[in-house]
Amino acid sequence: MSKGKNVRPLTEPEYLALGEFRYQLRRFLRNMEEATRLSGANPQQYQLILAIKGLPKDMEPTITNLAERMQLNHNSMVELADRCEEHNLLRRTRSATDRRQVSLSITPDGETLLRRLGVAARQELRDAGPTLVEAILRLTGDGRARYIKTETRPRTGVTKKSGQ
Amino acid sequence: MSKGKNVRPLTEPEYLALGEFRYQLRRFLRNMEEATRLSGANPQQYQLILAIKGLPKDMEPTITNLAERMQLNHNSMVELADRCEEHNLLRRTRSATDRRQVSLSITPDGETLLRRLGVAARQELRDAGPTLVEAILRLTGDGRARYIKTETRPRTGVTKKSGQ
DNA sequence: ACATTTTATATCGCCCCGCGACATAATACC
DNA sequence: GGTATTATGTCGCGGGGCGATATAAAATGT
Repeated sequence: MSKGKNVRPLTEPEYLALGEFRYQLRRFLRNMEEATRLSGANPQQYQLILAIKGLPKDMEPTITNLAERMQLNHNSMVELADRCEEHNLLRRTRSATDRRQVSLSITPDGETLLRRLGVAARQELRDAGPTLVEAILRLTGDGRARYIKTETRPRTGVTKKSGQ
Repeated sequence: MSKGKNVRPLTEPEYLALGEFRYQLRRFLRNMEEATRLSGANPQQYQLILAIKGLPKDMEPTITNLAERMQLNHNSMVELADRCEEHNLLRRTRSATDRRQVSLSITPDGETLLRRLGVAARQELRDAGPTLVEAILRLTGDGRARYIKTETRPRTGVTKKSGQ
């Protein structure tokens, strides 16, 4: 299944779309990281809390499951959970039914963080979303890719960490 | 402009959408990293080459511009360019008009890498794209968010680095 | 014209964090 | 009940991003 025939190389506009996609992605991620830090939290730690909150209801908030959701090795997940616990965003509870498993639950501090940054994320997504969707549609083809008006310029100012 | 009135906290489904968005994003990024490594290249280095290729035509491929596109500090960008140059993906050329600036150009090896991974990226985007778009629409509201049929389960198997 | 400021790139040491390798306890399997 | 498997935890290493600092070229001011 590798290098079959249906592998037409990307066209110039497609490279532009892919580049723009990655760029907007990075902007979104960076802005969220900054917002997180402004809320006095570590970005990765917030991501874990969000991963717990946003975990499908039929999935248990265990180390292994969350490692998969965070796309981390299980040991990295353990360490991240450690840090979150130190910062009072998280609590560990050993499962009663299977005492190997550990269930992660969000503390009130964690919930507060979630509320603040959830709003920020929605706003950031309102900004970057259209361009992201546009780029995805351009690349995944389906011919008609004319949903949202783009705005491809770097949107000068606000280059990164605002500083002030 | 902070904490105005229009900051309704996220609802439960919105947290799920946001969680799913981040999850799919991580999967996409991870899969591309793995594909990159399988092509014998470093993920960040590929990203830089792509950033050059996908740079808007009215923007020059200079260290500063690419640093912004990669959302890196300029010194990190210099170092990344160093590594790319060592791996023959890149060449530096000092600008004739402004001898402070350095222009980065892609080598044949870099172009080869681009072709291979461009196809991979398109494919990954065909997989993750719909779920991403769905989540974005759910969060950025606009009411009707019923474009694509979702498939929210983890798609078992292929958990991460396949290993072989 | 030359001093000052600004811009563009480069260098270096530090530190965070993810990973591989290994360890341990609980459960499953037969 | 002994072995294999699963879930979590520990530790040292290393890559890479960053802050601080440096240097050269261009811009600016008087």
